[in-house]
This record gives sequence, C-alpha cells and structure tokens, in this order.
Amino acid sequence: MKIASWNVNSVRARRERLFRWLATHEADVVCLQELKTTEADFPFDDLRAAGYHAVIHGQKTYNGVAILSRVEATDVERGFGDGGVDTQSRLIAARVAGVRVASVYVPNGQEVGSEKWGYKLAWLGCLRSWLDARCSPGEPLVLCGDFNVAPEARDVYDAAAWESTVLFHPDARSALERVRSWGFTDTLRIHHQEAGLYSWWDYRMLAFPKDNGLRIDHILASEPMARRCTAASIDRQERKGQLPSDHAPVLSEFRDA
DNA sequence: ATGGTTGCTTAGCAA
Repeated sequence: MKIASWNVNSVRARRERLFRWLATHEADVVCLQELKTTEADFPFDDLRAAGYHAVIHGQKTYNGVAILSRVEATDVERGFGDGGVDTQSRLIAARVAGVRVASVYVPNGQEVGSEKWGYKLAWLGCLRSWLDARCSPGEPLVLCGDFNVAPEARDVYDAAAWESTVLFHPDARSALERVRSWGFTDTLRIHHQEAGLYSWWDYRMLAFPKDNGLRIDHILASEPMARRCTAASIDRQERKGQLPSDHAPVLSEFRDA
C-alpha cells in the first residue's frame, strides 16, 4: 500500500497539478491538506473518474482536509469528535482496507507568543488526547499531514535561525514529540538519515532555488505499520515549475500484512 | 534587512 500526504494549498488552485500527480504516482491513499474549500466545490466526480473515492472535512477559505483512496473508506471521523470548541477543519480519519488513516493540518501558529501560537500548542495537545481516547498503538494506523513542525535540526536548513519561529521552536518540537511518543515512528527516518530532506519551502525570498526548506510534512506509523514500511520519499520534483504548492508530497510504502 | 510570494477575496489576512 502506497500512502501519500500533500498540502496542496487550495485544491482548486492546484486542480491540474493534483490530477497529473495522481495519474503519475498511482498511490493507494492520498491525504490532502489546506483544501480551502467545502464539499460543494470539491472535485468528487473527476476524482471518481481518476479512480479515487474521497472523504473530506472541508472549510471555506481556510484549512480543510481529505483522504483519497482507491478502495472506499469507511468509519469516517471528522474533527476530534469531542463536541468541543474546535470549529476549524483540521482532522479527518477513516479506515481504508484494514488500515486506519488520519489526515491532519496542524495550525501554523503564525508568531511565537501570539494567540495562534497558543492554539497550535493546544491543538497538538488535543491530537495526543484524541489518540489516547480513540486509537490504540497496537492497531495499524498512519497519521499523515502538515504538522507545521520540523522534528530535528537535520530537518531545517538553518536550525539556529528557525529555532525562534513557530516551525522549529522548542515548545513546538516538544508538542510534536508528545504526539510521536504515543507510539509512532517517523517513516521517512526508517529509510533515510541524511540532513537536508525538506518538504516545504517558503514562496518568498527564492527559498526553493536556494533550498532553504524544512521538513514539516510527515507520515507517522504505529508499530504494526512501521514494521511493514518498505520505502519512504519526498517528491521534491512537484515543488518545481509554474505555480506549485509551497509543499512537496511525501510518500511511504507498506507491504501487505 | 520585517523584505519577499501565493491564494482567497477584493484590502487585508493567512501562510
């Protein structure tokens, strides 16, 4: 099973690129983030024609997450399901061919110390609570998405400079580690140890040509899935050319149970 | 050096 995760930064703006990418990579499951649209404007019909079912937790203008799958998903959950205060569409989970898949868009946090920063750290705490309450480390589970946090210095082009920002601040890294330590393995690091593997580059300041990137998109696997992980990669190619997303897709492959 | 770019929505915000 080939599983991908991609922050498309508007599914409408990325429509052509998305369909071209799906046809090229033939993933079994694709988690999307930052749809920036509701179900009304989501291309369900064209995706069906391309061979994908889709379940989405949409939102107008901001956020929005989806799971595309060759096999139809069941047991769909939208949000933390706690009847709580979270009005932003940042989590969808479902079962696909015996594997539980979650697509998350963690808040960016904007500026350390801001209200949005507090929301980011609280949201990551809610994600850990959701895992504790609704999931088991012993089940086949993959948690995919834009976490808006780079785990380690080797995931950041200039760690010292980025440590004071929301994407690599020690408090953000601690909050991410608290999620990971629930029982996940970072699948990219099963297969690749080198520094400089990035999934996001700022649109500004020639960040991509200079390779000033960070690895903030992750496919985390529970132990039963980590054992089955045979490959992991980042599709840096997709960041090139005219009007790309600012994120590259990340991919991991899993052998059958 | 608070710049620079993209998307949504239409002047300003979010990333």
